[in-house]
Amino acid sequence: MSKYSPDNPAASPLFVYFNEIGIIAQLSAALFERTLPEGLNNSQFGVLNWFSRVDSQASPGRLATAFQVTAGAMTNTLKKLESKGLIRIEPDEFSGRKKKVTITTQGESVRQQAIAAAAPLFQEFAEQFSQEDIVSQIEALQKVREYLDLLRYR
Amino acid sequence: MSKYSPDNPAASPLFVYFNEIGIIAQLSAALFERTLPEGLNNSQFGVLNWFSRVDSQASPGRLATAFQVTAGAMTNTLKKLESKGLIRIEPDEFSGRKKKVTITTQGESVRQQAIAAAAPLFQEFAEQFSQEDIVSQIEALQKVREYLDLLRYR
DNA sequence: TCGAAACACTTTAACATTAAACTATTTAAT
DNA sequence: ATTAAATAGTTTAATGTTAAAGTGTTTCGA
Repeated sequence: MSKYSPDNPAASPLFVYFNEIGIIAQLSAALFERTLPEGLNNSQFGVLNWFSRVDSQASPGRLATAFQVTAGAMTNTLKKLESKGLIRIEPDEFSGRKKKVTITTQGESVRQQAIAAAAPLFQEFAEQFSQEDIVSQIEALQKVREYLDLLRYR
Repeated sequence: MSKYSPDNPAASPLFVYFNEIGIIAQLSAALFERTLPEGLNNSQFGVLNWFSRVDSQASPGRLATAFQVTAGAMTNTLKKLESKGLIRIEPDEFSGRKKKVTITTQGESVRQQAIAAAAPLFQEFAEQFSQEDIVSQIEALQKVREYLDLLRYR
């Protein structure tokens, strides 16, 4: 028995669309996290990787904004990384309210290990889906993401 | 300064792809949840809506499988819904281990309220993105989701 | 038919996250 | 120069999730 009915927007293509996206987000995050070394979770890896993608130093607030989490969540993530010796947290030399976060040599090496460990997963995936396909999906997704990003401040 | 380098797979299109998906999942879930009435969260709404999309009754285990959460998580979600009077939980008449979950009249009415409350959001979104566009994205996403679904059991 | 294994569900402890309260510092208006 | 407001970060309490242990029920092989 199909229970679909046109007067149920919560079974419409849009609902299906966001549902698919939610499932993929959950599955891919879980798969990736499973490969991470040193008891690293996705948030912690994200911060380590940020230093190689974006800048060699940051304040906790800048990182919180970049990852769209609360300052409290970032405090927690940074504490974990620091206790593992993967980042350094120092007072900012220009402002007493800020702190300066940098990645340690050990942190950079763990980041590389993490990437190496995940490589087979990426490799396999890349064999199933063409680069062009992925790139064109990215373009579509970016438009949606930008739109949602605007919505949240309204 | 661009820090992109080809020897960093964690800045590759695939990484960007899953990152976009993760952000959209987070933003869309937050936007939707914000509109929900009665202190309902997404998981709770999901269960209520399931009854109109799939079947009029279910066991907790069936729901846990459907939503890909642990049995413990579903126990918790169902308790919340029951305490709000939106579902009924009875012993299963055929097996002493199972339970039978059904939606109440009140639950169905809250489900409809929820849909009505979210409608403007869907409406606005539908004005920005064509149905064909969304449908073709869904097709691409489904292939990816099916692939990841296989991966997780390997 | 007895006992072990499988199954359905619940409980518990641990964890990541949020919102809100809090501390300390800096900025800016008067 | 003082003081109020804004800013940066931390702490706390609450929530939703997982994995693992626990309870009770059913299935099935010997």
